Amino acid sequence: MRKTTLPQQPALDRQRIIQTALDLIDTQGLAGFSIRQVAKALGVYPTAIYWHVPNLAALQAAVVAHVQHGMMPSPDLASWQDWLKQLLHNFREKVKAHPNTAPLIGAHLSANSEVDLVQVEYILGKLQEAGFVMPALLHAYNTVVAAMTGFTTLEFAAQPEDDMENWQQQLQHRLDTLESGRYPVLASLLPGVQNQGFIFRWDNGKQQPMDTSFDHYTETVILGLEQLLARQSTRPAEEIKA
Amino acid sequence: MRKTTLPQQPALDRQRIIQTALDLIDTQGLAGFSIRQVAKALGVYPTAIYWHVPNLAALQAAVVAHVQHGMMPSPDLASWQDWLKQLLHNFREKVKAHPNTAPLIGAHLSANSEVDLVQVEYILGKLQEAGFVMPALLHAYNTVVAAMTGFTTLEFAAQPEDDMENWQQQLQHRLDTLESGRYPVLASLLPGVQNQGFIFRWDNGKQQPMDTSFDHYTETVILGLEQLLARQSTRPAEEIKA
DNA sequence: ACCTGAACACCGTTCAAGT
DNA sequence: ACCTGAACACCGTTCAAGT
Repeated sequence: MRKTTLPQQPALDRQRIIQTALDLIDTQGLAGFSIRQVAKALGVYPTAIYWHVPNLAALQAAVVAHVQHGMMPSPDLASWQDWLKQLLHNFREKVKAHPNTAPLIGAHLSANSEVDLVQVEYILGKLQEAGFVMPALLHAYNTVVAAMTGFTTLEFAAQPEDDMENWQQQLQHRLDTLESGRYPVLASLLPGVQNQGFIFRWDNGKQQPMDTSFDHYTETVILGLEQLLARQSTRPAEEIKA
Repeated sequence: MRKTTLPQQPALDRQRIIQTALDLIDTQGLAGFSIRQVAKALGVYPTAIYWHVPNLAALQAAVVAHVQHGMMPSPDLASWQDWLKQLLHNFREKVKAHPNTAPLIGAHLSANSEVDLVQVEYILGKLQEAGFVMPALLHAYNTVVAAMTGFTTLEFAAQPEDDMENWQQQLQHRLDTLESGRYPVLASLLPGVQNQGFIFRWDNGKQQPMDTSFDHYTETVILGLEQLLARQSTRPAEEIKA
């Protein structure tokens, strides 16, 4: 009440920029997203962004972190197996909500904030709780993070955008006319697996989610970790690397 | 010998363009690679490239395919487990030879040539040989492809390039001064795990390869597949998805 | 068939200037 | 402190023109 005019509150802040960036990525795709487009959407000059964000890479990293926020499972889940399964599924759900961010994840999965280190701590903690001890604990941790990101980023990775319909038809036609001499297995499985497997699918995970394959994938990783753990307990550590 | 002047042979062809692109990516990084830079290196106008390659995305896809060429293991390896292990390791070695291509892999792992479908056929064949039957065969295939790309692309993914030394020091300092109250596990494991785990490492796989973790990762996936296979043989297929 | 050359509509980022 | 405004050195791609 000191003055009759309220202090001019800033038009921009970091949060609004991140949110606008994510909206653009969601609606226009990654190609339609740029510092300049974000500025345009916010009604400011492109260079205004740089007061709040150091550069494009930092903005992309912030978007990735924002998308993945809140994916940690409740710490009091029954077993470490259930907890890990939940983690992998939560990660996928977060990315599924913003599939166009998938290509950014690999490059920007680093600890840029305290929040990221908390997640590291949780995962390490659960694996230690499961019984992993160093150095297997470190390797199990890396396995979990790689498993968490691996399937999902590939599933939602962008397909060739330009001559989409063309490329799609070409692949489909090539599969339809597969020589069962050269491709006996693939030919015998079609059309049961059409558009459902990496490399030979033509739809992205956005249009054609791979839910059941993902379930099997998480199951595979967790069963594998169980086995490694059992070995670790019954044998000296040295034998494992062989 | 019909004419005294040889027919003017084209200055450019697709292979030379792909090779030049890869050289640029290797030496200058992904940021230093562009259609225009490739043209410059070849001594032609930027638009000359478009006679041989439809667009940037297609060139990137061609580079990815070129890097991964020849990664299929010999089909007569003893066990399917050894074959898969070899496949995952071969993939990693190929990418390791050209680590800057890592960010391109996710977006361009599609069947753009007959060669790609041959690889699909081999993987499906080995898994069928192992005993997987549909629909588990499809899911095992997707698991293998995701596992093949997951760890490696993350391992060699680029870190923040701009304020590298700054960011690196910040992370290192944050780890050095970790409150063991909030981060009990992580704090207790340092410095044994420093710079060796995803998210909290500051060096890229180029400088700091994660060989041992990768070995454990492949082991995990293969053990998991073995377990799923055992279940498939002893139970009706329906129970697996639960 | 294959490349030149000009042109268009974009980029990220720096830096000085305004308020 | 926060934004405007001009400027720089780039992009991918289209299209007409040359040979």
